[in-house]
Amino acid sequence: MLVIDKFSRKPIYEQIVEGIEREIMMGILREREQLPSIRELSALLGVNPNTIQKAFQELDRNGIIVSGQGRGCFVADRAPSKIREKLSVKITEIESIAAELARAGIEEEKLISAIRRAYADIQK
Amino acid sequence: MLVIDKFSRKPIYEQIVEGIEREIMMGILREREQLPSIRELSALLGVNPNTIQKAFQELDRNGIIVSGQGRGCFVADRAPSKIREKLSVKITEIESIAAELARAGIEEEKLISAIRRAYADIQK
DNA sequence: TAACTGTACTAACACATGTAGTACAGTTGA
DNA sequence: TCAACTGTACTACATGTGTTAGTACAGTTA
Repeated sequence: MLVIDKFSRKPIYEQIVEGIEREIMMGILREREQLPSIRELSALLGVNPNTIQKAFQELDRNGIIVSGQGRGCFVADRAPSKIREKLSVKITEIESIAAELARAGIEEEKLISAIRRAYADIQK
Repeated sequence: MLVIDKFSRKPIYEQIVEGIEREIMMGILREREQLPSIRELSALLGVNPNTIQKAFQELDRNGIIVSGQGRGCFVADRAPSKIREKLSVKITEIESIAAELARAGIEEEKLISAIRRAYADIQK
């Protein structure tokens, strides 16, 4: 779980942020549960500690985790609902891509079925 | 038409590529029609000629326009269908965002209605 | 107290983007 | 033919971002 693609165009720290959020949403990480330490996760993923720290800072800033100097990092209370809230912004993203495709004459049904396909895959 | 947002996170040359593709899709630019020269467009948009050149190179590489040294740049034959083809890749993009939202428990209907909204707006 | 935690720096490097300037070669039309 | 246009191809530079590297400091815990 939480695999880093170093050749992705997406920055590593973003991959870590999204990876942890995904684990929380999937119930792999639960509220109040302790995360691996920065140095531990750094060694585990083969990534520089500063990069992990940057990811953790962002998660902390968004209230997804709670970091305490000397104590460690923990999944925050109500983290899943905060993540859900954050993700719903992506609906706007989908809407603007859809608008672009609409202008280009792509059939609406193609997009609808892409959505249905995505949801069907998750059900399994 | 073709407005550049210098503060956008999206590179200027990409904005130009997408802007020209949009004008082609909307029929503002037609097949075999000549584009403004690099220097002309540079002055018009207040952007460095090299940046325009980079955009034109990409359009040329994708067969959207045909550039000829000394002659100028022209919209390629079948440019609209090539653009449509290129855009359909974005359906995959939508599908992966949808999968992420599905995992997070966002209701499928919210995405479907976002799509419908986008298409309804274009109709107007 | 020792060993762990997060935090905060500076420095260096790679890469993408954008600007600036120059030069060259092909095309066109007077 | 020639001037004025076209695209093309460079070098150089500045900037911002992402990442790594190393060091140091402060709080917590057993």
